[in-house]
Amino acid sequence: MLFARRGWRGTAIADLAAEVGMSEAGLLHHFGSKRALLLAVVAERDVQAMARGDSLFGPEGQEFLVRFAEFGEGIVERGGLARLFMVLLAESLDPGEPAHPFFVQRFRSMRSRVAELLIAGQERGELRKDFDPMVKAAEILAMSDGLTAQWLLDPDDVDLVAGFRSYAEGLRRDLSR
Amino acid sequence: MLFARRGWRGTAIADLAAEVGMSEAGLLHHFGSKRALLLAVVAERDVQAMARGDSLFGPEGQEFLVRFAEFGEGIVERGGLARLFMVLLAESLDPGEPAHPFFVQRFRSMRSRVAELLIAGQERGELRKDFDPMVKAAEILAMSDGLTAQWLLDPDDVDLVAGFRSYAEGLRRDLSR
DNA sequence: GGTATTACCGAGTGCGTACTCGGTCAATGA
DNA sequence: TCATTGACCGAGTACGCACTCGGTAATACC
Repeated sequence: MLFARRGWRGTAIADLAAEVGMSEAGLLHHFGSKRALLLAVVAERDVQAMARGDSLFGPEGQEFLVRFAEFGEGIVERGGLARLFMVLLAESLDPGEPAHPFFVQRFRSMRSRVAELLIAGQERGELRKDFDPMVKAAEILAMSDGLTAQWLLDPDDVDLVAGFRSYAEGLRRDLSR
Repeated sequence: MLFARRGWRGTAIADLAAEVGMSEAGLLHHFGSKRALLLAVVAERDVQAMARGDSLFGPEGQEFLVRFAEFGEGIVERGGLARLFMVLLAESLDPGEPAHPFFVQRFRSMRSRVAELLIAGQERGELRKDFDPMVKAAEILAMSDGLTAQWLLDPDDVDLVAGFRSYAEGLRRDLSR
């Protein structure tokens, strides 16, 4: 997908049309505008990403952190998806950008989901109780996205898999009991 | 700076010219091309950012982690700079983009600098020795950038300062001794 | 004081791009 | 079998954009 490489602004409808073997007018017939096309793409890819994420969001507490250590491998396998979201996120930081509300919503819901898993771990007594789950959830997602960004930029010099493992181990040591 | 809001691709030379009170042709007279203008801006802002970073990169080992806990406040104060780098980084992920080499270099050097501080801490016996300083350095920068991204997107729902503090404390607990 | 250099501008120029419009052709349904 | 609908296209159109060109006025240099 060209959006992942050139971003939304950097990609012409004609290029996308060529990629899917259709005319420019044909694409616009279906989506109405370039803006609507962006939102459709983002929504559809989000479904895919969520489906992948569900395997991670199943287990709670300690078990979640164990699974999380292996999450880097999934990103390496499907780097294109991570890149798409990263590029589009940066283009959407400004309120008023078409996809801004989508990304705000997406991060809020992901923070909540991760926080719930941590809370469950706290209630089961697997995790310490003297940390704020929402703050920790933001931290976990931040580390995940930030490391992915470094890896996308410079895959030869960044070991994404090792980074995830190392961070997850540190978290487990720090949050246990 | 408009680059921080609209990105490089999204900003017309005419807009920049208006912002600094000059004509379009006048700007091009000085920089030659839009591409060169981008690189000049990035290089100049990098100097500012490095100057700020030096206060952080002074102390080593444990002391570094203490200072790092307060780094979030600096980002909040100068959010525009963080945003500029984030937007331009995402536009530069692709090799072949004008600023790609700059960002590759920048991250490599920052990882090295942070890693050195950790190594110094290890040698002084303040920090554990059974972790890879480069991997940990990447993690620290990742968390910093990732959390900044979440905060830029949704400042009302993300507490950047608390996030930095919480993460730095966790690191200190985990890496000590 | 004359000449060269420099900072800057107004007015192009040509290209890329989002979107429109009028149309063809095939499938669908009565 | 005929009307309708919808997928799709070719050819525009209007505009935004990076960059050029020829010029002016101030400054620097000798």
